Amino acid sequence: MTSRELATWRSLIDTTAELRRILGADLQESSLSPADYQVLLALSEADGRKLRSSELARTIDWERSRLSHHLKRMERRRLIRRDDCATDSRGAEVVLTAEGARVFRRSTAPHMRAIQRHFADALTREQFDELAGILRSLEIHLHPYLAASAVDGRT
Amino acid sequence: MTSRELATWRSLIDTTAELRRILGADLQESSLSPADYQVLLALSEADGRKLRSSELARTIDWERSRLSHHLKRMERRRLIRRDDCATDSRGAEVVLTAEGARVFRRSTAPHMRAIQRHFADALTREQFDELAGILRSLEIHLHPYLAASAVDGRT
DNA sequence: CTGAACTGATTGATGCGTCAATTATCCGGG
DNA sequence: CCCGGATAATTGACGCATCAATCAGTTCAG
Repeated sequence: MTSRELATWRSLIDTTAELRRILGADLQESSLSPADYQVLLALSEADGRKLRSSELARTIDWERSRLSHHLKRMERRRLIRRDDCATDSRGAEVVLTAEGARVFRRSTAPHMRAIQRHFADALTREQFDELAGILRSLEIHLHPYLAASAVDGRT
Repeated sequence: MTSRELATWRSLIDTTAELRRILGADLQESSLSPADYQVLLALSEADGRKLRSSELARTIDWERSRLSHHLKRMERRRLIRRDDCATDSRGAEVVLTAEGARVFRRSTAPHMRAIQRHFADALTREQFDELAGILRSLEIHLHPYLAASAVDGRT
């Protein structure tokens, strides 16, 4: 690996960290963390605005215990609720509350604008295409089978 | 912003998170966190293997309090030491211990190999160039003045 | 000199993420 | 029926990150 490649690696890590930081701070004006946003997004797109906890974990690709801890915090803030599951008494149904839906709805437009402003505005159409290709290469490299089948729509 | 651009954004965030996760796990086999590594790298490159705490913070671009907390943990593990500063009794000198140097030295080669394997190997030379350009555009967009002057060597 | 503003650094509280262990329930072979 | 292994989800401990508050020492105007 050349030192230029290493520098590109460091720049990738640092720049994406900075972007996450900025977007996170921005999101916080809706009193949401990036993690909250992911959960609320998945729930608001789900049928009946509720998901089994394990389905939610799969959807957003989180470890179960991370999700469990996070849901506890979100439940405390009344953004979600956990109901017992009718068909499996081990399970929990995570339900988006009215309050959660409201907070999420208010946060989306500013969040999209922030992504636009801090990220999308920086790149040309051509750079977007290049970046998409690069990310696809990385994903295939990290998950050979998954990434390949995802593109074929076979997942 | 098109939905394709948004997908690229999500992919950027997710893929870099995955890379950080993998590289972090890898580094952990040397019982170091990525944060430890950054600190040890900066110290081992510093004159006399020591830095004033505020210099260190500047070097790795951390908030002071984050550094302070982290140094406390690293000191507990004997990776660094904090001496009183001779010229300013408010200040602290962060010194790399022999143990810290040893652990760091052992970690570098495996860490570089991991970056090679999980990141560099995935991309063609051309993609590297594209990525470098993309990151540069993002940096300029985020820090117009800083990024421009850094390239001129005027920093 | 002296005290007010500034700077270097730390602390405490809280949220987040991971790992290992645990609890409770389900299900299928005997 | 019932028991052993799998599955759903949670917990506790710990490291890490951020924010606001704090403490100690320096500096400089008057």
